[in-house]
Amino acid sequence: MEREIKTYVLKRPSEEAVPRKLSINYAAALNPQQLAAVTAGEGPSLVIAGAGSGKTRTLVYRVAYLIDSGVDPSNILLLTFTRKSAQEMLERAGDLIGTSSHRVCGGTFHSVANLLLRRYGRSIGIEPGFTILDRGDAEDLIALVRSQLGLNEKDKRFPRKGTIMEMISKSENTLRSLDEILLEEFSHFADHSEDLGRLQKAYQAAKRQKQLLDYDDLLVMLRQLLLVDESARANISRQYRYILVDEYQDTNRLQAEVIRQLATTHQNVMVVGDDSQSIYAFRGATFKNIMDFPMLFPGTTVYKLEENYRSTQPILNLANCIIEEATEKYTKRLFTRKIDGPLPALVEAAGENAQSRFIAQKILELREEGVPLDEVAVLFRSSFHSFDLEIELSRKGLPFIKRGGVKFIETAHVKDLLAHVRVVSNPLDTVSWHRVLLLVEGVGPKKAQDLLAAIVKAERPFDVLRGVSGRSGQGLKNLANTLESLAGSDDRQPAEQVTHIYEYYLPILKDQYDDYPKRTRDLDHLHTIAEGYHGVDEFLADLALEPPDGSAVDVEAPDRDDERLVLSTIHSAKGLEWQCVFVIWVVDGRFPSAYSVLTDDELEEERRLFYVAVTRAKRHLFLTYPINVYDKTSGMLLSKPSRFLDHVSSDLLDTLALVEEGREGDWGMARDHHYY
DNA sequence: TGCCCCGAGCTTTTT
DNA sequence: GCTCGGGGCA
Repeated sequence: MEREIKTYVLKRPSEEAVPRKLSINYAAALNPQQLAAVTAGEGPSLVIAGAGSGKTRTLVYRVAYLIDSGVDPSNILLLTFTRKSAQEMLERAGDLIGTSSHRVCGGTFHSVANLLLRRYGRSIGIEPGFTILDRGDAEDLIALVRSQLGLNEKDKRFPRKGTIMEMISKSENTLRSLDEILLEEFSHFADHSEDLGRLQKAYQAAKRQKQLLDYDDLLVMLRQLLLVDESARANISRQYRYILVDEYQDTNRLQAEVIRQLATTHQNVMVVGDDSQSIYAFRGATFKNIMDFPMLFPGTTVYKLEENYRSTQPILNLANCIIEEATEKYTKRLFTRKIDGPLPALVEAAGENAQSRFIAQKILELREEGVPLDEVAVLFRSSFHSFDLEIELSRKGLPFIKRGGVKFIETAHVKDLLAHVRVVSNPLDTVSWHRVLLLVEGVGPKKAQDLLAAIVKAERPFDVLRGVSGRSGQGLKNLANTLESLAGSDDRQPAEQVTHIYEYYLPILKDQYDDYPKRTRDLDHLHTIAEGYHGVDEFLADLALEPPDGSAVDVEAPDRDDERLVLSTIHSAKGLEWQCVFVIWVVDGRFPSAYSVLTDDELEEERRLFYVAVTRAKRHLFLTYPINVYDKTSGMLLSKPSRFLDHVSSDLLDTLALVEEGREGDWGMARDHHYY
């Protein structure tokens, strides 16, 4: 007879002998709503956190609370929008509860997917050494596949690689079919539906075969893994018993699905977000995710944080007024105890340069009044909107850093150098091979293709390169020698690899670009970054997942701790705050931009974007718009403030018009303007 | 086949 | 103003 075996659970030894009595006085540190969210019990919860309502604080305390009440830190998963914000939060939690918080797993969806796939991916055919394609690489592969299918010759109206990527990505992220996306958002390409379908399949096949994953694949494959591999899912779900998600309004359906899978065994999910700040629809995000959360997780408790700790009441009045017009949202109304403060100002400038000069001058003035430079930010809709201002600031000697826009990692020379590292790390990576080969003198697309075909088959790929005679012979030999010396010692440090490739690549760089001194500085910077890593795969993955922002400009600046003001796209300013915020180009046609006027949904998104911009300010807020700006795209003359201000009553805003010094008298028309 | 030049078309936000 | 792709020439 079989004996019944009972189990007795041995508790895991905890790192510190934490007394079960809580060590922090939560009630004193938090307001009642925050406290309720922080001390919530098991099960799904949704925290609707208005702008500036202490969302981060709440998450930080929640992490501390969980650890404080005996949860092992390694059982907590904190998903955030950037890895930096995860690190900062864990750092702050560490200040409260001790360094055990550093054992919490924190990062972006993509970085966590990267880790899990390298660990468990084998069961769905993903080798741990896979390479991550960034946007540009992915597009290059699409172009390659497209020409292999002969689709570019066929028809002139075939979409470009970037557009194709966008369509495929949208379909993956929203869990909808390519045809559906095509009909809804790219109807002018609908006739190519069949070819695009073929292309998508071929693109996917190419990635699988070469062990390449693009950004979307990281999530798609993680979902796949969780769906088909029971044991992996059980392991992962047991590992992460408490899941916290920040910025939930900017997740898409694919991510929501991943979370649901991760939480199947325990349902301990707390998501935090603000539907009014959802600004990533172009990436497939939908604020409906946050509206639908309670349906996806039955039994959800909803918490609302409405007290704002950031801004003064005049700024909130404007913000509330802007978002009031939004069509669909969880109703909430921000309030604050900071009653006093200057009215936000709406500033009309005669042109772009007048706008720039106003900002530079005002910043100097504010500094006199005691507002430090690093408490000032200038925000804009699109990266290029700040070009003129950047020149003006340099002229006035005002130091700044710019966030958003072209990353240094995306520049051609950096990509060139990295392609060599990648070829060594993953010889199947034909995208990088292609790039590497084209750099050799005398090699064009055709020869590169032929060589690639041979390389993939060959046992000793480098011999293939050595066997070539003719014009490109010598160049290919050099390449082979360089790569082979790197491949020979697998454990070479990334920094050494960079140095070695640099020697080989420098002549090519000089040959290709007149401005090569500037570009070598970027490569030096790359070397510095590489020094921080001890493994090549990790180095490459991190560069793709968390590209260092800032370009060569930053490297040049000698003093790190010099106070600098921030220029940023509104997207990159999410979650941040400053004493003084300027929003520039608040002119109809730029903001909302002329492209976004198309659909109601897009217009709504622009409105939320504007709301995000306004709510970054603590005390001073300036909205500036140049007039008489000719817009090439629409052929229109832009002169009217953003339509989002149409319904704002005039007593919520100070209205200023700029007047050139010495011509103050010319301004007869605008009686109720303040003069400058 | 590789490379250079010219014309067309578009032009945002990011992991 | 840029990139992308096509066409023509060496």
